[in-house]
Amino acid sequence: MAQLKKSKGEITREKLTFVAAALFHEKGYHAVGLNEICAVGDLPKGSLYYHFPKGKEQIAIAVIDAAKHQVAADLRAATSSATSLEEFIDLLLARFAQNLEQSEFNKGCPITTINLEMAGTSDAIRAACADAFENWIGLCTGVFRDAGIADKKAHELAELIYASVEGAMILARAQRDVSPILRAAPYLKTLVA
Amino acid sequence: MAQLKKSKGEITREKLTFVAAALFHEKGYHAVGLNEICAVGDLPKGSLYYHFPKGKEQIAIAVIDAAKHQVAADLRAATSSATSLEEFIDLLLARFAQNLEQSEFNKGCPITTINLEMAGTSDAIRAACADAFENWIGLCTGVFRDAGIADKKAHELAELIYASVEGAMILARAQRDVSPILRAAPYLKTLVA
Amino acid sequence: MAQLKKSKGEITREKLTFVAAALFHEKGYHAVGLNEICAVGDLPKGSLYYHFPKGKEQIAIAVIDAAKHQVAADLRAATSSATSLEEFIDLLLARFAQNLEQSEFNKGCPITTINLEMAGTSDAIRAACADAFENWIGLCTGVFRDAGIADKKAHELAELIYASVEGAMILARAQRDVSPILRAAPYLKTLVA
Amino acid sequence: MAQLKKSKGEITREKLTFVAAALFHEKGYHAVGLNEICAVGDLPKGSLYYHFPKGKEQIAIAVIDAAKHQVAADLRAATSSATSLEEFIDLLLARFAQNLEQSEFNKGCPITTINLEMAGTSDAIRAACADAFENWIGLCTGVFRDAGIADKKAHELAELIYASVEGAMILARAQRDVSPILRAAPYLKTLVA
DNA sequence: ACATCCGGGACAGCCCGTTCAT
DNA sequence: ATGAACGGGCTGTCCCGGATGT
Repeated sequence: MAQLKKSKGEITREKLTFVAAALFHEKGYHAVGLNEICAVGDLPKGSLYYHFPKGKEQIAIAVIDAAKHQVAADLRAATSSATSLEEFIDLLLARFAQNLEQSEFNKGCPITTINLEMAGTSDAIRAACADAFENWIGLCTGVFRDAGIADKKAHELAELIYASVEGAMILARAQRDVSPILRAAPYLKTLVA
Repeated sequence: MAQLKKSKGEITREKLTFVAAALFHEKGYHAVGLNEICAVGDLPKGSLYYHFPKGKEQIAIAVIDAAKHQVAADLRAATSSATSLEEFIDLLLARFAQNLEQSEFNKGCPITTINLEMAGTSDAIRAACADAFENWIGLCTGVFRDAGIADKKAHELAELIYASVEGAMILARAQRDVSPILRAAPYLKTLVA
Repeated sequence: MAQLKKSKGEITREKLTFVAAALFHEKGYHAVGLNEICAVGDLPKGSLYYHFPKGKEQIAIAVIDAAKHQVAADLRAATSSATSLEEFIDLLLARFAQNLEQSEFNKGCPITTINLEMAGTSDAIRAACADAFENWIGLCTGVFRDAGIADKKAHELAELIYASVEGAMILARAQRDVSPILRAAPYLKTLVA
Repeated sequence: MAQLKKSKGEITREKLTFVAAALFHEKGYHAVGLNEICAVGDLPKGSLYYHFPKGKEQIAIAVIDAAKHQVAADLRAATSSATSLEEFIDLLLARFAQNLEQSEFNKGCPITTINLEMAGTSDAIRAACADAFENWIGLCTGVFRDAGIADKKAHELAELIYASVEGAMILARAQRDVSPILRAAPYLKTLVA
C-alpha cells in the first residue's frame, strides 16, 4: 500500500525536482542556476545540497528520470484512448504540438536540450537520457507490435517516428510554428499502414 | 576577379568564427566562454570585442550563418555526386553519421544545440537558426522537385526527412551509436520512391 | 540590553561596509571595484554577493547610511561640547578641515562624490544622499533653533552653512589647502550672530 | 585678425572636447568611456588618440580648460549686465539653478565631479580644476573690488559665495530641487552689503 | 534527520584605456 | 588620421561546501 504521508524532506525534494524540471525544460541545463531553482522554489541553497549532495548533475538526472515517467504516462494514456495506429500517431503529434504552443514555443522535449548540452560532458546524464529515450521508444514499439507489426520493424518504426517528432519540434521552435509537426503526420501514417 | 588577399582583420574575424563554431558545435552555447574562444584561437579578448561588439550573441549568429553556408555546400556536393534520390538520402545520412562518429558523438547538427538553448531567449539567434533550417530544407526541396516531385510534396518530404535526421542524431548522441540514423534510411527512401 | 555578540555574518557585513566606505570616500564610486573592496577586506567575492545581492549600488547605499549616522554622531558631539553657536561653527569647520588634511586631501565629505557621480544614474543612491544631507542639516537646524533662531531662518542658515562647507571642501581639495574652509568661518559666524 | 577657417584637425579636436565636456559634465569622469565619446561624436577611436595622445586624462584637462573659459565668459556677461552686487549674485545663482533644472538636475558645476573623482589620483587634473576655480573666484573678486570692497575681503567673499553655490548645487542635485540655491541668495547678499 | 547560514573562489560576459601598423 | 589588436579589469553570479543550529 502506498505511503499516505510524505515526510517534509520528501516534499522539499520533490519540489526541487519539479521546479528544476520546469526550468531545465524551458531554458536548458547551463542557463539555469541553482540560485534560480532555489529562488523559484522559495528554498534556501543549503537544502538543495542536502538533498542532492552531488549537485547540479544529480538534480538533472532526477529531472530526467521524472520526465521519463511523465512522458511514459502520457504515452500510455494515448495508447489506451487511441483506436488505431493512425489515431495514436495523431495524438502523439498533437500532444507535443500543443505543449509547444501553450508554452509559447519554449517547451519542446523535456530532455533533449539537456541531452545535447551535456552528452559530451556528463556520461551519467547522457545515460539517463538514453534510458528515457529507450523507454519511450520501447513503449511505442509495444504499441506497434500489438497492432501486428513484426518486432524488428516495430522498433525501427517507433524509433523513426520518435526521431521525426523530435526533429520536427526543433524546427517548430525555430520557426515558432507547429506546422512542421503536423505536416509530418500523413507521411508517418503511411509508414505504419 | 575575387579578392586575392584578406585583410588582417578579416582573418582574425574568420578565425574567431571558426573557433567559436567548433566549440559551440561540441558544447553548445552556454558551456562555451568567450575566454575559452580566445584561448583556443590564441587571440586577446579585445579583438573579439572589436569584431563582435555586441558580444556572444553576435558571435553565435555569425557561427550559425557560417554553418548555414557550410552545410549548404555539403548538400550541394551530395546533390551533384548522387545519381538518384535514394543515393542522395544515403549520402546525407552517411555524412551526419560519419561526423558524429568521427567526433566521438560530440558533433551532431552544428546549430541545434544553440537553437534549443537560445530559441526562447534570443529572437535573433532563433531567427538565424530558422533561416539556416529553411535554407537546408529548401535545398533538399529543390533536389526532390528536380526529381519530378510536386512542389508541395517536395517541401513536405524535405522537411520530414530533415527532421528525422535531426531527431535520429539526438538519439544517436544519447546512445553513442549511429544506428538510429542508419536504420531510418530504408523508410525514408520508401517515402520518396 | 544590547546584544553582546555579533554573529559571524554581521561582522562580515560590517567589515564590508566599513572597507567600502573608506574606499568610496577616497576615490568615489566608479573608481572602486568590488574586487578591490574584497581584497582590502580580505574577503571572497561570494561573501560580498551574499550580503549585498543587489551589488555595488546596494553597498553604496549601506555606506551612505553608515556615513549618515557617523556624521550625525559627530555633529551631536560638536553640539554638546560647544558653548556657543560660534564655537559650534568653528568645531564643524575644524573637523572637516582636519579630516581633509589628515587624509592628505583625499577625504572630504564622505558622500558628495558618490552623490555627484550617481545622482543622475541611480535614484536610490540619490535619495539616500538626500536623506543624509537632510539629516545633517536637520541636526544643525536644531542647534540653531535651540539657540533661539526662528524655525525657518534656522533651517535656511543650516542649509547655507552646510553648503558653504561642502563647497569650501571642494575648493580645498583642488588647492590642497584648507584655507578656503577656515576663511569662511568669520563670515558664517556673522550670519548666525 | 582671427583665423577665419579652421583646419579639419581643429574641428575634430573641438568636437571631441565638446562631446567629452557634455558627457563628463553629466556623468563624471569614470562613468564616461572613450568608446562612448567616440560613438556620440561619431569619430573613430584612432582619432581620439591622435589628438590626445596622453589619453583620457588629457581630454579631461582640455575639457576643464574649456569649461574655465566658458564659465568665465558667463561671469563677465553677468558682470556687465548687472547694475549692483545684489543683482550680480542673483544672476549668478539663477544661472546655475537654471542649468540644473534644464538638464533635469544632471548638470551642476562642469568640473566639480571630475575634481572630486580625480583630485587624489591625477595631480594634473587637480591642478587644472584649481586653476579654473581660481580663475572664477578671481573674476568675482574683481567684481567686488570694483564695487569698493577691499582686496582681501573681496577675495574672501568671492570664495565663500562661490563655495556656497557649489555646495547648494550639490544639495539641489540630491534633492532634485533648486531651492537650496535660491534660499541662499538673501544671506549672501547681506554679506556683500 | 533536516534545514539554513555564510562563506569561498573561480569565471562569466562585457568593456575599458591604450598602442601599433598602416 | 585610422582600423585593428591588446590585455586586463569591471560587475555579476556561478556551483559548491563547511559550520551551525534545531
